[in-house]
Amino acid sequence: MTEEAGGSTTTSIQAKVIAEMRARIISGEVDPGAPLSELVLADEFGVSRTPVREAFKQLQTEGLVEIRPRVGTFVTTPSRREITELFEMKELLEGAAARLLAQRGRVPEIDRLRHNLAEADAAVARDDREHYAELVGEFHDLLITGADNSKLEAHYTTLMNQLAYPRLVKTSLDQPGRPLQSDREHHLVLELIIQKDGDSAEQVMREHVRASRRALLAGLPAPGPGPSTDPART
Amino acid sequence: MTEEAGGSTTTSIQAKVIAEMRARIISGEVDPGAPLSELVLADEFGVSRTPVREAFKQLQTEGLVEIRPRVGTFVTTPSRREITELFEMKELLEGAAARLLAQRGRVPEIDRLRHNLAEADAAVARDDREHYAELVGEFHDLLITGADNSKLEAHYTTLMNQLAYPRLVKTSLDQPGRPLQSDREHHLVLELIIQKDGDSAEQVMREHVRASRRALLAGLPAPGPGPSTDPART
DNA sequence: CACCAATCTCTTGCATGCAAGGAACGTTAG
DNA sequence: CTAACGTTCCTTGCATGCAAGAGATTGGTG
Repeated sequence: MTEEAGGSTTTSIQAKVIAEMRARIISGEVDPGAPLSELVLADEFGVSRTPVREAFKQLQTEGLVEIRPRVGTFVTTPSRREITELFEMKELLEGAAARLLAQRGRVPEIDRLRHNLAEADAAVARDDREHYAELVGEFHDLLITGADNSKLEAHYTTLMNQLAYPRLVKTSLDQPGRPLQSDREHHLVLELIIQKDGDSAEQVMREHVRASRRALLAGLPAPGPGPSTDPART
Repeated sequence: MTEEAGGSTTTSIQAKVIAEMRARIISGEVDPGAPLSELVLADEFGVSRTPVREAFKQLQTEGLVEIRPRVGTFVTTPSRREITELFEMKELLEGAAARLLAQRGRVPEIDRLRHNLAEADAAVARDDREHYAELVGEFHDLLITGADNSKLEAHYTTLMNQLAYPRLVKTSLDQPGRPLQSDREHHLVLELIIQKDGDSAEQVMREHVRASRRALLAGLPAPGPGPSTDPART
């Protein structure tokens, strides 16, 4: 769930390039808007331009980079508007996942969610935001997986990649009181799922996503939508 | 909306190949499971293997073809299960679009939807299924566009491409009484949207999608999920 | 001093060559 | 006749070469 969005069936070198580049982008190792040179990366990976080029092509389809013909390839910089849209989609998909999971009844994912929340409670109790952030990611992933719809899962992964979510979670959890609130909301959602109340589960889950989005935006100072000409990391 | 799913910013030849191949696949001009040779297509388009290859890469990410390394590229054959999943997503996205559109209030798309339904009524009245099928597609597209969320639109387009929807619509409309029923449901949805009743609009829209899916599956004889080794069109 | 223009370099787009890996076929042994 | 094996052909994966376009830099001019 964490990596591999599309369907990279390729066995070798190209897959590595794609995975590595994707990781760098969503982790924020390369800055949004930064140019990505085929040649430089090819040298770095010790391969020719071709696989790098094909990797770019795929990452473009995934929405992680933008290829401007004859100009260069750049890490995409989601505009404020796009971030809103992405969260709208996140809300939609996660809400649906909660409902679908509730409909499925007793499946292994339920237990794993329970276990996840137990750990999360402990992490919140000792104010371990680092670990809690991981657990939050796992919770949402489990929810999606539990919906048992591969298409939903694929679209969701693409979405999260575009949001570079791992970076964002921490920001939102730095809001005072947010971890505790978040943890409570997770509990409520799981409870409703176990009760097979799909409608409520979806509703609460959507509200949860909105709350997390608010917490996130409150923690973001400058949007920085401008396509920075910053030549960092060339 | 009909073509261009990902973000093919490329200016020239490669974009043509992608568009053409996509059109052929969703129109059913090439059979599902059929092999696609880089060399053959390169010859046909009068270009080298490279752009064809890159086009394949993108189409793979879109879920239209499957590249088996060192073996070949094949038109994807959605399994019965995948079709179910795709419809689940369709229901989800179109339902959400209806709700979002209702929330937006009076926008140009509303009028275009009205006009579309007027034409649709006429088409149904004279039993012009061909034209009605087109109008149905337009109705759904307008709905999505009206939601004013580019991410939703992008995901929706990908979805429809994977379903090769244009082919399917006609099948479902061949069910007796389905066009009339479909038209009525469209009217109801639009009515609810105009009344700004987002919740109901979403609910009815989702029911409509389910109904259309039922009509479709009733008209499909054999699933044929097997990855046919049929070497047609080599 | 400001502005315009020509050039010059760096970028990607495409063509092509070579090699590695499968799959299918024909062959041969049991 | 069947089954296992070896070979051949066909497929894509990757490397590289060349050309065209865009952008930045620099020189010239008003």
